Amino acid sequence: MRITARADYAILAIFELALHPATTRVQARELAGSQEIPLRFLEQILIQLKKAGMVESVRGAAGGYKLACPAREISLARILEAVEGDVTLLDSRVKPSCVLYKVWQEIEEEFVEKLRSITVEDLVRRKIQDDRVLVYHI
Amino acid sequence: MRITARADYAILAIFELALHPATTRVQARELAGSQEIPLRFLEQILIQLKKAGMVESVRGAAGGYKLACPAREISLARILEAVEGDVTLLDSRVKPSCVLYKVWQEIEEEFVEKLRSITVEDLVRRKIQDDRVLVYHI
DNA sequence: CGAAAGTTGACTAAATCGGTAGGGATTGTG
DNA sequence: CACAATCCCTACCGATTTAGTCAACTTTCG
Repeated sequence: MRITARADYAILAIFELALHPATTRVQARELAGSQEIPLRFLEQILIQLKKAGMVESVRGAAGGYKLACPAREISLARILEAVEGDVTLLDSRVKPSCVLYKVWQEIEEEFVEKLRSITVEDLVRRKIQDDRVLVYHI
Repeated sequence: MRITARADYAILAIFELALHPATTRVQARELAGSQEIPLRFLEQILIQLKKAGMVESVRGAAGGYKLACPAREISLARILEAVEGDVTLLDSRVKPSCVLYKVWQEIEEEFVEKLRSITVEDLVRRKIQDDRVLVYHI
């Protein structure tokens, strides 16, 4: 496991989509602009997210993207799995017979469980909360 | 963060050293043999572990390695830090202002804390327990 | 002294990462 | 229908990292 730029961008894109009303389409160009992601790179990532059933797209002029399911059903783990094959910490050089093997498995499971528990809805909720606090303090 | 072969081997080597009496010296060749690690590669790793104060070496004929401190003071985090610079999950493309930034920090902190909590002594203890169970069941 | 062992730095083949580029398919608009 | 805008697909590329290898040197035991 390693959080690559690809994964980072994927989450940011989905997050940005979640901030828009569920019915509006957002264009890749717009997503790229607001999150500072290279457009052509983002296009690749969006295709992966589409194949994984997290976004829907409409082609042609006035096309764009929107979430294919509620933000609550999209966990960080799901996004990572979509853009980087599997969410694993190691390539298991250690033999299953070794104690270390089980230890790694435990650490990995705990890590993945954490990623599964955080959804895009959580991110949105946190952002709303952050913004409110910000306003109150001005 | 990613658990590389280097890190894996480093932990295995320290683990193997911890299985020997504290006074005996173990040669790199022997470590490489018992844990199936390429010798020349292991030698590099041992140098890093030495610089980090986890192993001591004696040169010359009949030389070898031994732990430089109690196994209980060597955590997985410490080994990882020694052989891969820092123990981080991402290279932080996300801006600190973004909600995602704090989320990653939390996940990373939890992960590192876990690595800090597991020591080589734990590994040895687990191995002893595993072996006992094995014997009982024969 | 000579052999065995650790030490060091340079080197390399292969994989991965972070994109870029070209072109094709689809669709709204004039 | 033409055309522009947009998404889609494949291929490629330079830089970095990984996983080692190699040669040469230093230290110590017998």
